[in-house]
Amino acid sequence: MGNEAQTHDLDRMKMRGRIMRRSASFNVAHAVDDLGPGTGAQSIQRALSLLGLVGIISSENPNGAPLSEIVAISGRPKASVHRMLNALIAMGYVERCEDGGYRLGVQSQIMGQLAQKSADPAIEESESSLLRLAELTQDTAFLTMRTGSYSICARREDGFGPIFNNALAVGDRHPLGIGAGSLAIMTQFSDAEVDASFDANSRIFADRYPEVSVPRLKEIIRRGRHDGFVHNPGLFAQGSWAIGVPLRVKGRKPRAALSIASIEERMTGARVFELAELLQHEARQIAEAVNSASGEDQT
Amino acid sequence: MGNEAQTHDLDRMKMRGRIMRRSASFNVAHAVDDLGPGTGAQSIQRALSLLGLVGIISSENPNGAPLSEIVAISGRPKASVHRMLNALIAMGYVERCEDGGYRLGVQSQIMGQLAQKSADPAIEESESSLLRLAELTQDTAFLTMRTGSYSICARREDGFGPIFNNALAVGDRHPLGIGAGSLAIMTQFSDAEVDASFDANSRIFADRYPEVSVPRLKEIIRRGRHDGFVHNPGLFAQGSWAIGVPLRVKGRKPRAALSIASIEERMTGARVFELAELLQHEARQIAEAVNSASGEDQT
DNA sequence: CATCCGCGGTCCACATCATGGATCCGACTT
DNA sequence: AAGTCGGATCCATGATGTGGACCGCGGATG
Repeated sequence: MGNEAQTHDLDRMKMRGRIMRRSASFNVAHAVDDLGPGTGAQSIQRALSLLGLVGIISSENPNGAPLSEIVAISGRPKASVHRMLNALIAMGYVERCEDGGYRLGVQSQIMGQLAQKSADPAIEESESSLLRLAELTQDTAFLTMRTGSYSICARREDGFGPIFNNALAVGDRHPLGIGAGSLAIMTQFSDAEVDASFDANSRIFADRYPEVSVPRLKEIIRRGRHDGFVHNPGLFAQGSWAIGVPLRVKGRKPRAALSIASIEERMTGARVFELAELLQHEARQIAEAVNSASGEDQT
Repeated sequence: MGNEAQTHDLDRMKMRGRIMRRSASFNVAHAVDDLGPGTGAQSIQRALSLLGLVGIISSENPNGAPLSEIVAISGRPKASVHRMLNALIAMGYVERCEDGGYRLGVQSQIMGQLAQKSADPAIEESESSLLRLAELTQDTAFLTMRTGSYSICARREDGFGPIFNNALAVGDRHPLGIGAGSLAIMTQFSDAEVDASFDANSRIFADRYPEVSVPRLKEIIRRGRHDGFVHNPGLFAQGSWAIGVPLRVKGRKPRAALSIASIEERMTGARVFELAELLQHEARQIAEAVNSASGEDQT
């Protein structure tokens, strides 16, 4: 249960060309089936996965996501996808543009507004920092946030150089431990929490990231605790190296991290420390901004 | 099918005190069960209703929505609500704050961001206009948007006077025709479309708004087409009068509207025309802004 | 012009999956 | 200690979502 997606590998192969350009959707499609059956909420999870997929695809393609593409990437039968999309449309979370493509709807926008009031302000505050980082380093800067035992790419700003890194797009979900930002967050955990997190996701690691060595990750976390930043030497995606620092805010539990990703040549030697320095500086800025902001808006 | 909520009226009575303060949630709870069974997507709709509910409640209550309240308002059994919320949490759309309350999660924020790229820019552009309107009139200004045969309150700004109108909150959904903004949108329809819309929602009107006369609404729409604005003399909520104007943007089909609501005394005589004037002015501003914006961001 | 193919949409028998009443547990109040 | 309230869990039941197969269209192709 969970490898049913394999039966659709052929379909996916056919459109590999398209997917290469957008590993984002690919990742999302593969971060879908957590929380196995028996929990009584599979349809919800599938539907929300679709919603995320629509969001990502349509944010790249100006006139919406065609059904066929959603079907191919999600790996679910066309009829099911169609039915779910209709449900999402009925609820206003998805709309169809004139040309028939699917895109996010008004309700999604509204949810976003509501979410910004109640959820973590780090996403807001991080914007200028990410822009600065992307500008200064000419690489790609990310804000990663934790949710439960997962981490999500919450924001991303590209530098102006040739774009090297498209291994992670806004909205991508990976289990905690996958990605420099994710690892940076985990440096804030206790050893017990780290172990618990990896244990919780052990099956997903085995299924989805068989090439990743958990002990290796734990080692990186340990070193990160000491150094104040983590360094991922291309462990997760071919040629995608990255540095991440945690974002500490007051006494809050759920955490965030900033990271920068680039190719190997730009992620070695002295530059590692320069980048770490930059990241830490911005992380402090954001933390302060969040602190003062949350002090005011008690309305 | 659809009146099952009635069995929970007693529960609701108990917390009427709380609900009075927040008719928003009330409205949402009642805009839930559209698209009857047989469509194969009830669980999705229910789950998304919950999501909206969490959004609205938690946007008002700083430390999240307690399960019991969500249960009471949604009118669904506790176990079901609990299970669905867990699914939403697993997907990152909902989070729990320290005190145990439910609030919107990181994914919801991200969806919002993605949505703003692909969906209607009117919501963005309207902000300053709504602020001006609220400031100038000291009443409450709304942006209403259409989705399918529904209209949604997409934005709301309160004036500084004593707050008279809490009949409509951000995120509230009503069938097209309920509310001044909604009616303003319908002035852009052809007669056939107006009829079709009311027909599509006829059962919902009968169930949920038995006191509303559809012919009366059609009359208001007709007059609105002539005047360029619609005037709702407290038809939907006791003492809540309103004026709305449609928002025309280029050749787009889905539409939006601006409206102002207040008490009867402030919605009669010459002031009606002053307000209509103001609204039309802002509507034009927004339309222009949207036009020029959509011209640029073709990336 | 006939044909094929990709794409979006629909149907419906089947069994998986969500359902919700009952129950339990811990925290807080009287 | 007994009572109350909010949250979490269990599990038999059938309503509900599922997805393979089919349809119709429009645009390329030979």
